[in-house]
Amino acid sequence: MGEKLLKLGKEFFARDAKTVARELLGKVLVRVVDGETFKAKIVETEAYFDNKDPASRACKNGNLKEVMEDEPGSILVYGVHNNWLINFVTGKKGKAEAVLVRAVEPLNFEANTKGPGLLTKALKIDKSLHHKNLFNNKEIWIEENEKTGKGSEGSFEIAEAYRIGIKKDLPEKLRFYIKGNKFVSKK
DNA sequence: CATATGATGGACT
DNA sequence: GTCCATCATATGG
Repeated sequence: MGEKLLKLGKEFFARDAKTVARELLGKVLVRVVDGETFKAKIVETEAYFDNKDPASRACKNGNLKEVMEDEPGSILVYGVHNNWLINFVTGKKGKAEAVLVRAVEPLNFEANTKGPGLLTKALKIDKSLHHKNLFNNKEIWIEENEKTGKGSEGSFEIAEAYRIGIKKDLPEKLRFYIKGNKFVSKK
């Protein structure tokens, strides 16, 4: 027994954004604030790319692009409207890819997390996490879900769709979510 | 400093 | 579905 090794490593994120976005579903985002631990299951994600992606202001923006090109597992916090959106950098270093977390399901607390801006608010995620990574800190990381990780129990269906709220999207389904989950954002 | 913009959310029809 | 309040950024003067 001993310690279960549930924390996701760098190699998980060092793959195509689309693949990571898909496999991130069902994983558990762990956030520690002031000694309190919040666990939330990721139920909705979107993949973002570099210059070929007309959606991304991020690619035009030097600061964000730099972070997107950073090591896989880096955290990218993007402020838009009155919200913070959290992304995780994927792909190889220098590749400019990221996955946006759009919705999570609270596991050991209650909150409205049915949207990218809402979940960051609920988990007290802000720009102080920007440009950190998921491996070298005690405030935030991602774990394998003990239930869904085994396979049979708590299994779910993954649905694909076009991204939400973007002016000019790619003709590609880059949004992934757990079918039927009540915490998936809707529009 | 002024202004435009947007990967939102919520209220409303 | 549509409309709009709101605010952190980027960019220009």
